[in-house]
Amino acid sequence: MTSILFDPEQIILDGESSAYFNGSVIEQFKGEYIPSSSATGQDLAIKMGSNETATFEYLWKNMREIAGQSNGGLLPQRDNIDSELYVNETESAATGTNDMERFQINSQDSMAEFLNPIIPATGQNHVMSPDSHSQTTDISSTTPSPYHSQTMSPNVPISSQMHSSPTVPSSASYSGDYGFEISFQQQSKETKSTTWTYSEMLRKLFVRMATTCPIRFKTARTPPPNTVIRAMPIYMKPEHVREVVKRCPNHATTKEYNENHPAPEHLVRCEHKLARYEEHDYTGRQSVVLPHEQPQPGAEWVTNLFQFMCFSSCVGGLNRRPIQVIFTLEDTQGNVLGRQAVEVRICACPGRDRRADEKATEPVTAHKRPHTPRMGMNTEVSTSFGTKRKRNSDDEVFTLTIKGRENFEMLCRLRDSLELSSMIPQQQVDSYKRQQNDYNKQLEVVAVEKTKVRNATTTSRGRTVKNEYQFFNE
Amino acid sequence: MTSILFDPEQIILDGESSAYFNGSVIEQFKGEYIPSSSATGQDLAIKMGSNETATFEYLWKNMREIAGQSNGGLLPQRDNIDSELYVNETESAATGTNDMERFQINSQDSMAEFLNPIIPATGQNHVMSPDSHSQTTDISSTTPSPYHSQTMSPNVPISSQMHSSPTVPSSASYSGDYGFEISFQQQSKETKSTTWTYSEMLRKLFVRMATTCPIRFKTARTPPPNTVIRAMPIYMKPEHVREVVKRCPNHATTKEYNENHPAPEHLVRCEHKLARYEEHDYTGRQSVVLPHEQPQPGAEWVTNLFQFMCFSSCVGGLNRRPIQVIFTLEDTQGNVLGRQAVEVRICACPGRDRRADEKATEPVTAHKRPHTPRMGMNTEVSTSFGTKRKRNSDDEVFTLTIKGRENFEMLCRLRDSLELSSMIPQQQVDSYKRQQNDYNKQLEVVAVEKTKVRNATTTSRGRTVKNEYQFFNE
DNA sequence: CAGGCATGCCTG
DNA sequence: CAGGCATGCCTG
Ligand SMILES: [Zn+2]
Ligand SMILES: [Zn+2]
Repeated sequence: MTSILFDPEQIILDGESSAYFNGSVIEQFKGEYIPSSSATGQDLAIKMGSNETATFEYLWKNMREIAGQSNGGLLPQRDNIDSELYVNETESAATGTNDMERFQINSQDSMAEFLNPIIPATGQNHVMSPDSHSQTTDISSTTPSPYHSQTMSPNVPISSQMHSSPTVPSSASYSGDYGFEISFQQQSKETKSTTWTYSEMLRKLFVRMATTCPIRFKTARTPPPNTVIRAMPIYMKPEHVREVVKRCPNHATTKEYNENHPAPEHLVRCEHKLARYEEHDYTGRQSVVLPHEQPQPGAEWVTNLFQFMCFSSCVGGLNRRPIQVIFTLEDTQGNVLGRQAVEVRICACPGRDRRADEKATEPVTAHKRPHTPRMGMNTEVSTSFGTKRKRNSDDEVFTLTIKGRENFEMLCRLRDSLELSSMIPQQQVDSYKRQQNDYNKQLEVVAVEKTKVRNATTTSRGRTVKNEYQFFNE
Repeated sequence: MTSILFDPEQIILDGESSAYFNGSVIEQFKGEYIPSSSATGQDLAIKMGSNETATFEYLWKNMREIAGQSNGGLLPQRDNIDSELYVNETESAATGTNDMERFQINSQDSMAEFLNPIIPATGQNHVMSPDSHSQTTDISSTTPSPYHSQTMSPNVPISSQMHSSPTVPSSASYSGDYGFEISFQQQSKETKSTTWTYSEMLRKLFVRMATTCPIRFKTARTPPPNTVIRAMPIYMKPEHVREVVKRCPNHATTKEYNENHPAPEHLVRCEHKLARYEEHDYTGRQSVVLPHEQPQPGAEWVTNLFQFMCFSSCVGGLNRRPIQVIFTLEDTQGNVLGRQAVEVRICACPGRDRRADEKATEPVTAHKRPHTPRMGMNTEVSTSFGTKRKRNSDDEVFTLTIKGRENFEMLCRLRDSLELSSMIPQQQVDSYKRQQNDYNKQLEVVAVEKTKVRNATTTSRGRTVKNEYQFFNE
């Protein structure tokens, strides 16, 4: 067993990372520093079994998560910065599926801790995985809870109230031992106001409020009996992610749709007859739990029907803040066996908004790109840019023209991870490289499953995009 | 005493009134007939003293009110019709000042009944003037009330529950014996988002939510001591007018503005220190009551400061339904001494919306006439789009913006190899894969690092990065 | 169902 | 503070 220790505050505040925030970029930041009471000075222990392997990118990715989500972090506030951060996260989460298969993760608990550094492993409630949920089933649905309410749940014991400000569940894609995956069926036709549509390109579900949206689940291997699937919404952006996602008072209070529903405050509903609505004792996070079932004979996927009960734009609720829904495969103890997440936008016109969103993503197209720089207005423009050009070369912005959407999407992801990786302090990088070395040494001796290693190698070099899309495309 | 008996259902369905709905207007009607349980078969008894006079128009107007508002009525659904109805009402209300003075109204009670025929004068609670308010001061502000809720107030006795669906207060302008008037001071300047602006033309106040709006009051003659002014909002349109105007659950529930306000559910607030918030026992109507005061020496008007606590557009609240605020001058018994009403639109940009509203009121001008659609460039554009659309998606061109030269160069290489690889015949790909396999086997024994280097080198063959440099300046 | 408006809110 | 976008919803 190897053990990695690191302090989450370090990640953000020391050396390289602060350097990253310096220079011309820093002004955009206006970062708010939230002193983390719970995380301060507490090291997080990540234990990795000998057969728990991790490539550099993987660790990397999770360090990013820590850096972005920890209470002790400098949370960026400006949108442009944010989106860099969170868009990235989604994408890596989504593409992680195949990557994940390279890893043998045995210890659920330590993994969970790793992915959720906000809850420190104190003596008392040390293994407080955000994924292990209380048995709560009774939701006090009638009590209206003001949004932005920071009040603690009254029945939470003092000791745990220290951590009762909502924690941040991991959204990392993790197929796990049972190969847990989700997907969306091919769309028949997509109109402006289709009830739902999934964008591969954005890895984002656009869905109309309070309509039924089918989501498909599968496991490569059959998990233990009574395994469940949990669906939990969280905010995408670091500034919001700690806030529990709930319906707005309006929708939670109306009769409409709530007539005799057990959980009017829950954003995510599942139409499964056995769906159970839970609210976590400590975090207050709301989720719906449904049984994991085996597909019909001959079928690959099991489809479950979900409903999203507020608009992403709902005032006093999501309030235009993007969310994702995290699906976790859990055993009877609430241990996480697998995890997949999707960004979800709940809106009135999924078709329209998807198109707009996709268009906005492929930024300036060939039209905009001036071959011969035209004079007149453009000259002025470039002059004014000239000032900005003084930035050091790392802040220069370039444009790359790419033919074909597949390549474009792949390069988007690569671009994102490259840019993001520059945020990690050198220290950490070094320490992980060391880890990586150790790991490689093990590999040489143990010679673990050759196929996988080979696969990993190939992958890290630039695998065909097809592979990545595989599970989404059937 | 004369006594007029009539059945509210009759009013709609028989003789003259149905004639009113006939002719070319009728087709637009698509009226929905709501069978009225409470009103059916119950005759309304209006007793008029010998000195209580009424002209035909006056009765007519009130019959229309009954027709439009009673449960037993044909409720018009189309907007144009609606507006005919209610605009009309407003106008008569506004111009009514003089008309009203033609009547000698002695008995407040019977008058009130007349104006509010929805509450029949049963034995039990016969004198239920909508204007005479209960002494209620304690507002159960914490209980959220779902909008469209039809549930009865639990403490209302059964007998009166029959009529507990909110009644319709009169909004007729009535200066009364004391010459009660309201006005708005001249606007200094009017910007798009000025806090408030009053349109004489529309007789409509445009005001920003939760800001202070000064409204001026006067009486021509001094009313008795302890006379008060009541401000009560009601919906303008007949379809909504019976519903009590309240804040939306969102705003009523948030901490914002409600911190220690006695009546978070009330839409209309008054900044007067002695302002009292009331909720009528039977109707559930909410209002704020303030002392009527004499103007400062030499001044004509007394200014009181009001706030409107929801947007007219608030979902789950006003929900884009126009309202008006009725100001009544009342004696200590709650008898109405005078009445004035204003339409109020609570919005984010009073200036903009006023302008738009006034413009919309003007008849259609020549602007609308359609020019011949221009040809030329426009045509070409659409043509050229047509062409591009035919491309298969792999030929689409995208642009990627990248920060930092290193990343840019790296991605250039990746882009190139991706594009290149798609040009290589399958044969060759296969043969290459075979080589790659062999190579990987070797690697398993050696260090992993080397692969990366090698591979990178291979991939980046033959490329001109220079070409690709697009200096894209943010 | 698409076009387009209404309207809060964000941005410069 | 004005211009203009985002986004629910209305209308044909
Ligand atoms: Zn909502
Ligand atoms: Zn409101």
